[in-house]
Amino acid sequence: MSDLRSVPTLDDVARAAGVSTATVSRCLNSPERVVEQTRKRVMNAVEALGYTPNFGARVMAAKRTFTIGAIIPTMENAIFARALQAFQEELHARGYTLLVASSAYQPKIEEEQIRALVARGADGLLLIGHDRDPAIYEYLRVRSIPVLSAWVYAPDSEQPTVGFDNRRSMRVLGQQVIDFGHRRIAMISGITRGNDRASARLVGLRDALQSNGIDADAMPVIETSYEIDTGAATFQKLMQADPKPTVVMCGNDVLAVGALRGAREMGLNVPEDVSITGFDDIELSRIVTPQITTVHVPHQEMGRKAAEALIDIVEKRSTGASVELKSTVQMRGSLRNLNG
Amino acid sequence: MSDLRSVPTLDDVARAAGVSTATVSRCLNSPERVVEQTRKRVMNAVEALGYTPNFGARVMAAKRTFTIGAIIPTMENAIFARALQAFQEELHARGYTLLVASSAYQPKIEEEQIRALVARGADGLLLIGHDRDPAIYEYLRVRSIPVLSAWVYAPDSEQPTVGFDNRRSMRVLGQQVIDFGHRRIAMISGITRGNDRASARLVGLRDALQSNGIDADAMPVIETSYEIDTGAATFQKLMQADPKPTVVMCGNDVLAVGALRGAREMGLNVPEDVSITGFDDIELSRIVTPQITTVHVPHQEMGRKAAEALIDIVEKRSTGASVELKSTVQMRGSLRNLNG
DNA sequence: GGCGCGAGTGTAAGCGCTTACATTCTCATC
DNA sequence: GATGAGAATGTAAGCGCTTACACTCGCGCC
Repeated sequence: MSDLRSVPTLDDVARAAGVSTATVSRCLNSPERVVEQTRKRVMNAVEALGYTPNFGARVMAAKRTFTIGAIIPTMENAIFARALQAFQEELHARGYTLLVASSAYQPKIEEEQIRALVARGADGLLLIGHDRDPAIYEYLRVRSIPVLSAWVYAPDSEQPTVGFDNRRSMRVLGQQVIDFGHRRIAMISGITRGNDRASARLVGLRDALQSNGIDADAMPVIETSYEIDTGAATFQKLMQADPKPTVVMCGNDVLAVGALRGAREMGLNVPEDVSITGFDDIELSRIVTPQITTVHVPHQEMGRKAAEALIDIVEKRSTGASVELKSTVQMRGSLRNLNG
Repeated sequence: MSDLRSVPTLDDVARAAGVSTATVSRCLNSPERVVEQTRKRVMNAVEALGYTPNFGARVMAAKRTFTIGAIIPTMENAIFARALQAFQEELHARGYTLLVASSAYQPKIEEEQIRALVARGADGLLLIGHDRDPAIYEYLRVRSIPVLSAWVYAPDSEQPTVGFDNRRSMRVLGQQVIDFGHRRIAMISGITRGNDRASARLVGLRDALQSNGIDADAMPVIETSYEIDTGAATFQKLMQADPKPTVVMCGNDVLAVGALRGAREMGLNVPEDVSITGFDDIELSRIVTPQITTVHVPHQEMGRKAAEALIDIVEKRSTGASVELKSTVQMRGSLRNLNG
């Protein structure tokens, strides 16, 4: 078929079309500045040669990459998948490409990934959560790279955020649980160190207990990584207590699903013997039986809005205001009303 | 804190260290070629200035990006997550960065993404499945960009593959199902058009029927997209038949979980009233009740081996042989032994 | 007819890095 | 001490593109 002639460059196209490289470049980047006839000639040459611009060269000359980097804590489960998908679709619609990296919930790795994405010329960055070493924000500030934090709403922070109030969300769910007559409440929390969402959720639950006259410090809490297996194991540990908790509230749905499995393994029925709640409302929570009562988070909207907001900053249409999204309690079968 | 002085370049470092740019570059890329003392001086300057190499420039000069692109059909569910994670870890360990894009199972989008990744200078590409427009392979060949297909094993193809034999895997599972006494078998397949895995699995099942004297052409098959909801709906459609199938075999676990939900909605018990099988053995299949009988696929191993193989080609240590991985039938509760 | 003007196009200077090749230095050897 | 091999470092030529600036040309106007 075709020979091995090397990849065509702008020069080749210019020569083929009988114009200068500047004209070819203009055809590609701002076609309205080139007269119809010339443009056609150039486009034909582009087509004929199968020309694709060299990204590195373009970046170097233009100082823009039309690339947005996103670093999420994990790809292993679906927590961030929906939002990320929406994020990427919105980016795509606006002519940007998404680079994804994952940090495995480790600040060190996240930092490394940030540097990698910056080195690759990301025009902007999406991060999950907001608490991190100030040096990182400084690093980004010096390089004038906009950052946006999602999954949290922190209107007072220097950097814009697009998300919801984790603390309040958990307080609301906690209140609901208490209204249902639960008093012996235990929690399986994510690792709070270096994770502001996990911390906020824990604090939010304590808020709820406190404002209902329940001793929040006495609440059994175990922190563990966000995995189904650890959720199951931790649940069983919490159920050793005497008296047993009537409800185990989990830092997210993955843990809740794990807890559910843990309960089943112990021969406990949910919600008859014990209630379980989650957080995030990922698909998983509707797959299990009973379905999990959780906090619904507007994943897609968050992804979309984050993309909008970030690009607005990158393109200097805005300087970055935070956007608050609403979360809602999603009642399902895993939470029992003890008053019923 | 720090001022807004612009980002330092190689030149700045060279000047600060009192050496040439070449020496700085060598310090960074092949330190052993620079004498200890000089290296220290340079590294100090790098540190002091907070220098980070400019990726675009480096790419342009070196013609290498140390970037591998991967295009997976979907990020929405966890099918490819585990393998991808392993893939990226292995890449990371070898100094490469992963760029991920998703194609939503659409060849057009995949093609677009391939071009985007190539334009960004990917040194190699990981794709899922093997059947695609030859023009794409030609495009990559001209640009000397190695491709590797995962999730399939096709020793005869031009491009290397790392995966398993989808057809045989499904045949084996089908045989098992038949051995369990099932004769009225229906299938919920993924969309076979443009998806060689889906096609191979369907063919594999037909193989099994045929070699057991069951009319494969008479088997009810409905193709649908890989979503839980469509799995549920399709299941219910298949169960309209009279006589009903005794087993509904699904093209993957997502469909199987959907089918399970469909069954529950109809008031059918699995596996007492009807059996269900899946494919891929993602976490989901162990979360639902009953757990899904499925084909176990070595996700992590596939990811790791794919990374190894691809980098070996990129670095010209190999010209790319295919690697076959073994899949196994994973017996769980959703398949009933009618002989029992 | 000469002039100025703006639209369309060309010229060429970088962008920040790597690396082939040239130069200088170091030392063991005679 | 002169010599030469090799190690260490420097010089400078690009890599493929964008874009500021220069140039050309056709046109309407005085």
